[in-house]
Amino acid sequence: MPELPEVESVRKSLEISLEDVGLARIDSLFPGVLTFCPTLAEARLPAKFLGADRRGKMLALRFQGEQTLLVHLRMTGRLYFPNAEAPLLPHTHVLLHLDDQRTLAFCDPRRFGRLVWHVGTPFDRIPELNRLGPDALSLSSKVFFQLLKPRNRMIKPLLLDQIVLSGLGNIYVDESLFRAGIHPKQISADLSRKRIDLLWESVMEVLQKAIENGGSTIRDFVGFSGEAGNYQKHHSVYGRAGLECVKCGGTLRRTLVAQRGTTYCPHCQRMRYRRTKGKAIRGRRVETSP
DNA sequence: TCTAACCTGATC
DNA sequence: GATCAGGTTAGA
Repeated sequence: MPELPEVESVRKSLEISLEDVGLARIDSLFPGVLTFCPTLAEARLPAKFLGADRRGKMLALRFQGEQTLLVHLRMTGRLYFPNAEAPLLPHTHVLLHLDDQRTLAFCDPRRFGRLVWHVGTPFDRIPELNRLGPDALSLSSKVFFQLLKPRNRMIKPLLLDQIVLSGLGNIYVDESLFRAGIHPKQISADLSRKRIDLLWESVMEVLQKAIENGGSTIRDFVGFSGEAGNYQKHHSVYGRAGLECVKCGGTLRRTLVAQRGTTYCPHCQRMRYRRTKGKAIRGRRVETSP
């Protein structure tokens, strides 16, 4: 299930393998997966590849003629180069024919993934990109604090909200919260500056480590050339419910937070409460120093 | 804030 | 044969 590190790994590979290539033709094999904005007739092909960008989990391939292909892999989407040895995979829905005889294919068994071909929209005015919050990887601790502090929401769903902050999914939110020692149901506004800074550091470390390891492979994700990621070996909590906490040796617990499967350590990630004029809010306990 | 919907494949 | 997995959106 691709999150920021997995998408970044795909982006890097594409930037290299599409260098100096042109896109000649697009074939849609299944309706609804690829859409055109405004229409297919407006597409200006062939078009030279200019570069691959990413915002959160959204991949943006830029082409000549003010054209951009947005790719969201969602849960099971995958880009690959079919060839004589490895023909089209089942559930291949879109083919991008390049001018060097290669084809870049998009397959997605569950068909959650989406591709949008934008024509004539300046890159910085693409609505799907602009509606996303700042990218989780290129965000200062100050901005991170400003995003979290005023919100009266549980921290896990807040971090998963792509409008607030883009790139984090279930795996990396659980990992980051564990590393920072924060309970997934902790109300964001109740977190101290110190703890939000610690969470920011945790997010950075977790994402960078994951990128270095080529992402996590749980069920579906394979890198661009079909290789599996390695980061799942470093997971402290995700997929480890019932196992020993690597910090305290206690048992990791699985629960639902905002309808999402959540694994955490009840001992290392305790709820903390805000102090106002010496009193705990609504009878809650007072925050202990981090 | 919550639920359902979108989907298939893996697993129980 | 039922359940679960999870990113995102729409709608209550």
